Amino acid sequence: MNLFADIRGLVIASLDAMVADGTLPEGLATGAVSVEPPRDATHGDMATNAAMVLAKPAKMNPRQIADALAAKLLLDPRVSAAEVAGPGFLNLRLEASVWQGLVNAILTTPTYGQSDLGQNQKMMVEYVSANPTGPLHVGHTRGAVFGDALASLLDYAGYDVTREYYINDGGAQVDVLARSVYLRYQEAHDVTVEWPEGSYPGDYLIAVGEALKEKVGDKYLNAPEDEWLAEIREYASEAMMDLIRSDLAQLGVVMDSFYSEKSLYGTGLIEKAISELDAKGLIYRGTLEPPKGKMPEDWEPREQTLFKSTAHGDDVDRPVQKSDGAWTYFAPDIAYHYGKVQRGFDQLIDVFGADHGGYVKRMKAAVSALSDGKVPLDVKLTQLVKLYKDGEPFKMSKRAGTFVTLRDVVDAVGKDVTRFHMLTRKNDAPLDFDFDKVTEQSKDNPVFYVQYAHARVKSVMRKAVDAGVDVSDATLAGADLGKLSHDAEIAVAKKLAEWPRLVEIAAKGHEPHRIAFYLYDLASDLHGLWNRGNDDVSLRFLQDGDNDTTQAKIALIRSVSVVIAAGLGILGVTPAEEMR
RNA sequence: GCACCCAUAGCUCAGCUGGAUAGAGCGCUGCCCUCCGAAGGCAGAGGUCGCAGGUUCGAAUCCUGCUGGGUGCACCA
Repeated sequence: MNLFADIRGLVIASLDAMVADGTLPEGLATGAVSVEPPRDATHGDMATNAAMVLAKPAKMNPRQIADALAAKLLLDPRVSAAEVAGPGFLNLRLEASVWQGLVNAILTTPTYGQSDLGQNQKMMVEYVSANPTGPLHVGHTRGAVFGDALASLLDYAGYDVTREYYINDGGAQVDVLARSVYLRYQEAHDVTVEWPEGSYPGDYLIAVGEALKEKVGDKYLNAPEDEWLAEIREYASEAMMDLIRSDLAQLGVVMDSFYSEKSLYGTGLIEKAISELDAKGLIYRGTLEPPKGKMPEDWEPREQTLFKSTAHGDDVDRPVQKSDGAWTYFAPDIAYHYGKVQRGFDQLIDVFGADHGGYVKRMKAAVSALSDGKVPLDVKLTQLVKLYKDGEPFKMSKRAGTFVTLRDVVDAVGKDVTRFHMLTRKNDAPLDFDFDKVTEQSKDNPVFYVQYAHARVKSVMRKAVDAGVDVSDATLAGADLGKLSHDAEIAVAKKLAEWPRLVEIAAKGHEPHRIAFYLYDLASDLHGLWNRGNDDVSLRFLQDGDNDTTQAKIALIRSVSVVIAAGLGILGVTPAEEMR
């Protein structure tokens, strides 16, 4: 159920009727006709721009169209008023029974807010995809939270979503990891070692080195690198992925699949993807110009195999093979995304850190080329997280020595606070994360404020049960909602009516932060209604000795809690039953 | 030098993809608990939406050019 979609349907049907009776000419496109909440609630419940959109193509005065449309709409029993305003807006007011019916619908439809917008299209959301060389840090945390919430949102909006982690286990950084683990392995045998520049000296590898000792004893202790590198690579990256998986579990993130870069090698998929591009005339041998204004010191012209990404919107062509013939990192990335297209995904989303902004165009170019423009790729960049403690910039880590880990953050403030707070900002805006503020219990803190609203409803319901009132959903659904007649109550129902519409807007824009802001607004409405009870006893939720009215009022706030719980569910946050 | 992102109240940020008088929190001023949780609520003050043009019935939103900030710029991943 989506009231805005319902009323838009009514507007479209009325326009059709106006065409049929000759008020409007035939063949008008109604795609741009919208029905939305007016900016100012005093204008009405819903506003449509139909008259303004159609005025030009119909060669008519917008007010003339609006007047005729208003007359048609008023024939519908749901519409109580229709006024033309401003340049041609048509403001509609709906009968109270419509809003009362909405509350009933929420209580009887567990899926209220879910949408078929996605039409079950196959959607791949790739996120985190951190190199398997250590624990996840704060930056990864934001990407993980964002990607996970986006995936849940799309799922909620009717897409068939796959969450995937791409493991960059094919490159030289895994060799570095293996050598670092080897050093820890030597240390486990009481060998004193030196840590070369660029190795990974983090404490988290100590246990890996010791575990390796348990497994292989002293077999590799004095062996040359070529005897142990391959095995330790394997062993170490497995260990790191175990670590990463458990980090993600701390955040409540569960991937549908992990896709290994290494698994691409030797399968011919890279070669196949490149030859696919070659067949489209997009692969050639050539030499790139040095970047202007920033000449690398060791620049020398090299002939390489290049992908003509400029044919698909990139600024320069990109190398897929090094001058020695080995694949660049870009080649397996192309193959991986080629694989996504081959696996039948209708749409792709990649979530990258902002430092990967330079790869967006080339990845889009590759996907565009490989799918003949049929599979859209949206790349969402998550901006930096700035950490604060007591208002001061905060860095350092207990474990890793150089960076703050995901685990540090979750240990300090918890999964729910971490997730919600990281979603109260657009992904492309930098985020301040203050360890003190995010756990503060005040309305300055959206996490708390929304949780408080949910807990408040639960609290009232517990009180009601104590007073002997049946507040089961089945009973509430049968309550006499005609008793919800006060403007303040209807206003809350109106906010609830926006939920399905908001889900669609957020899903279309790939913007989960909209959910968080909506929940804050909804919580605010609930707190407001609560306090109205201070001045006006008739607005208190519990009405002594009047079960029918109490149940109607609780039906309303129970609906609020249902929507808050649904929204928090999308964000991956557990609704609070009570505040402590 | 080029590309991408950002610029909205004193501060931190929303703004429903082009709609009406641009919103919220913090801070500031003044109110509201014999009452289901005041961990809240109500009201007030506070704006040239970075600047200058353009597109049209209509622009914070789209286009162009500036200014200021962030990020990234062959054979690393």
